[in-house]
Amino acid sequence: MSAIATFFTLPQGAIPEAPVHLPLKVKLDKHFIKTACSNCNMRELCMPIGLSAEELTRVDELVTKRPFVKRGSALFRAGDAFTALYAIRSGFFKTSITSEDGQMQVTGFQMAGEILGLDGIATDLHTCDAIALEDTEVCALPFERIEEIAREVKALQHHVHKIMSREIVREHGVMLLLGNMRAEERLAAFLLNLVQRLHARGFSSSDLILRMTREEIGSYLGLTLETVSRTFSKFAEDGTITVNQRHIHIQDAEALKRIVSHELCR
Amino acid sequence: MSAIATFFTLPQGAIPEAPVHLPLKVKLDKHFIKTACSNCNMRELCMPIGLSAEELTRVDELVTKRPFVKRGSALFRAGDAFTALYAIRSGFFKTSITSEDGQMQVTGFQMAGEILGLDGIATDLHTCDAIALEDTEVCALPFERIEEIAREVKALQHHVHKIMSREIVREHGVMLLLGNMRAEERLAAFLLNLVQRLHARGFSSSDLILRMTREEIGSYLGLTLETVSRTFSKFAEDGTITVNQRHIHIQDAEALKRIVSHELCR
DNA sequence: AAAAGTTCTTGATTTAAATCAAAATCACGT
DNA sequence: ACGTGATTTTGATTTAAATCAAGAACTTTT
Repeated sequence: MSAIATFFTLPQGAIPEAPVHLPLKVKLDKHFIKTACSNCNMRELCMPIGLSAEELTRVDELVTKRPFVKRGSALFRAGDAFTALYAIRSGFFKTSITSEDGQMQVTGFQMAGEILGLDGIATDLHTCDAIALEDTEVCALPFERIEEIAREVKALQHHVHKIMSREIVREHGVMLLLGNMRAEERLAAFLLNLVQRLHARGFSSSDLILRMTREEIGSYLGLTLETVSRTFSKFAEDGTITVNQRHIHIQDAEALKRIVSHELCR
Repeated sequence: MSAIATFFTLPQGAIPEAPVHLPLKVKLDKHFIKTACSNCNMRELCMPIGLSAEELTRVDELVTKRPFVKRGSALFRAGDAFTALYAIRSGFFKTSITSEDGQMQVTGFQMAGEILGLDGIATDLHTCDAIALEDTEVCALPFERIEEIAREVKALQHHVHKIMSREIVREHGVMLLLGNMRAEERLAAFLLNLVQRLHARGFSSSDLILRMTREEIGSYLGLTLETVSRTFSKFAEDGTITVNQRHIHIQDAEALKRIVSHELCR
């Protein structure tokens, strides 16, 4: 994750009015409606870097549609036929799986520049739901064309491999979190991960707006919503963060890091 | 996982003397030392099916080395340079990650026909340790050559994508297990998954030998070794399984399935 | 602006699993 | 075969988080 190259023009640390996931280009460039990847401000996040002009043209052919997915509705659901990967252009998603007996597990939260749908390649069916947590815009990348172009453009081929490997590594981290950590450690790790990713997109590294409910956080972290709420309250009491509904201000990032590192609870 | 094509000659349900992970070819074919994938009895598990003769020849060029990894030693470790994927020819591995503060988490157990090393693609460094739990033989598949050939052989390209996607889906399942399930459910799911994979390799679907310690099972399942032991004992008391050290006989697979499905505890 | 429905917080109690502890069993090298 | 060290089992106790419960705060609709 830290390996992703990101060069945004907004001063780091500056907090846009609506800080989370508004595509920067909306503010910086009138021509943001252009569909080409080569013109996309998220390019550094979801596309390989260092392509030749010709290769870029090939890659531009990838994006067929640019669906808008409204808050609360699904980009795809478990069981849907898999045809495309989706690059998030703006907005925020959650993915979740449901077992036969109805247990739900949030498997991740995805933001602009991240890729959705990798789970579908295995069986040509999606295995999870991808639900927009705010109004979003995504780029549909038909997978057959990705494979076609990846056979010609080495950099794209490797990029696809890297994206999938990165997801595997991320999930290893979640397994560590779910298997080993206590509630405070989980929530601290979660907050640090979120701000780190937001910061990489040019947003503040101390302020964030949670796009998801306490219940969704709890599902992701293997906790109940009550425990999530209580843990937020405890962090606030300790002066580590300020909680204002879904607005979180991180006052002492080091304290959060210490909690994650098991140098625990003073 | 269930989509993997497997056509073994051993009658299903028959239990070989040393049932786990002995490559069948050892018993069936004198020429098993041959290195070519096209001759490998694990082919259906780790290679794409339906290749032309010419494509097969290309794929055969993949395997450069066939390292033996002795019980207890590492195929690779976190931090090692990533150069190759490894197909397990025989034997049993665990993979684990360690956080900076020393917490360990087993992220998976891998058996013959499965692929190790996917985590390394993201950063060109391995992020987990792969430790042999018994004497093993693996095929080293240099990743640069995989990518090279995948650009020419469509079926191999898609196969690589599928393998990675399958790993992502598997990890989603582990997240569900760690986030939602209770100890009995976790262990039941674990046992069912193991026998299912062994069965797909021609071994018994009711008898298995655990290659890992209670502690390693516990780490994978987010439980302490005591809880794992107690849960085994409980299953045995209930007549669901018979435990003889690391030999497990499943007497009532349906009961295990019921436990996993939350139709819980009688 | 009031009503209805979410979402969130906080408290009291319960509980599943962790921890602490000790003995039993097994595996291995000499 | 014996002793040493690792692994496993079982018991007693503690504890972190779940559950149950109720009210507060916020959102959305009418």
